[in-house]
Amino acid sequence: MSTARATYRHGDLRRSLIEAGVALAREGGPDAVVLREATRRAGVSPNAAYRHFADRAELVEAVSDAAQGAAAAAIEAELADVPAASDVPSAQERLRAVGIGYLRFARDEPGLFRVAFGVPGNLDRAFEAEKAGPGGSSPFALLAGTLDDLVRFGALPAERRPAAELLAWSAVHGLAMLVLEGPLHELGEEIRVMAGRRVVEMVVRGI
Amino acid sequence: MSTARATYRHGDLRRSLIEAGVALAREGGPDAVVLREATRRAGVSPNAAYRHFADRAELVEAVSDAAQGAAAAAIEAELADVPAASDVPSAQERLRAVGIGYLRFARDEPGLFRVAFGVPGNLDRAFEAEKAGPGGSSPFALLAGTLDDLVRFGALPAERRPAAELLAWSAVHGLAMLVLEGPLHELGEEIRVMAGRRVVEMVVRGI
DNA sequence: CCATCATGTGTACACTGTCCACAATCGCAC
DNA sequence: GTGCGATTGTGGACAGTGTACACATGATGG
Repeated sequence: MSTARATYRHGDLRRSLIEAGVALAREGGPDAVVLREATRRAGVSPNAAYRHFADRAELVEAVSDAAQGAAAAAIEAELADVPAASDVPSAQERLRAVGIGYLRFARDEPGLFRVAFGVPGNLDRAFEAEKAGPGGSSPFALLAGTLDDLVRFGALPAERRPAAELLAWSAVHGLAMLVLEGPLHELGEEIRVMAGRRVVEMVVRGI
Repeated sequence: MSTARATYRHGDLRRSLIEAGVALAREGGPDAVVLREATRRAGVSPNAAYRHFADRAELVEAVSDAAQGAAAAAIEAELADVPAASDVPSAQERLRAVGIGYLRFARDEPGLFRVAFGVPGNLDRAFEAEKAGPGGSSPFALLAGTLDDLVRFGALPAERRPAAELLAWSAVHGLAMLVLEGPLHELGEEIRVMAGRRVVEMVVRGI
């Protein structure tokens, strides 16, 4: 943390920098992840960061991974409330839970959300461990799992399964971004909750 | 443009700065709209900008308005290809056109798109004239119009009309953002087109 | 014709990311 | 142990940014 260290070596500077970056992102989104400020909070000179990250973008990427882990935790928490029965209604309910959890995370942690899902990455890395929550799955993996269930229980025709992640994710992500930093910024709380519910219903109905 | 002016006064500096800002945004999105660079391109000292904008954010906002105008033009172009008949199928076709036009703009002008729809604004201003395309309507207004048609022709129950903009917009905007600067960055062209079509279908079916 | 006011200039400051040369320390071969 | 090489952190520097303050210029209305 911010304890002025006695030793020349820091111990685990990389982790400290990521933690400081997460704290910054929490308060101001991706742009607030300032390399110099992170080193300051880690009690270290600015250049020390370059021993662990090639440049600022790489630090932000690591922070983004951590933020995706937090998002996964929020989704897992929402999923925990719905019984894991092996039938269509409960599979649909789990899909709703994933969407609601995603939106809840966006509302509760807007800064983290933006750094998690508003920073260029690639699809190949969507499943990797750095982005996982406590349960070991990344947000993308959680969504994919519920869609697989929908297919297994016959609620989603197999030929519509490919790229179905994109549909579900797009709808929910779009609402979150529009509300967080887009033209819907000043929407009232109750309208946002209502819109969230209806977007999720649109996905369940239209996927 | 970049012609070194002879006179002390500039003439229409505000407009020049916005145009320079649009050019910058086109190449690099919102972060590329650099106040000093805009003044440089306008052939003027950095501080001159402060006679027309309170700060950088205000310049970016003006650039965003202009970019939304360009988006409206793209949507209008897409709408122009579908006959304006007064029946359900053609109203649905117009809704598709709005979505496809939006996605096309995102693909053709990613920088402008991000400055248009990734910058905090508010819903109150969504319809105002600065954001309008050649046809005089803002992107939001174009969408609202097609949704009104859907209600008029009986394809959308009136009780589902409120906030239906949010549903349609969210789905399409989400896909665009995920592909442009989110985790779906490296998706292939054909997958993106396919995903676009399917998202639009999901909206038509699920709204 | 001159005063006023809008508009553009110059200088300055704090802040950022990043480069370079140097210093301290850890860990391993002998 | 001892010395040495690789890691990791430091210090100083530079270009670039947004923006504040005082000043210069020139168009305009009395």
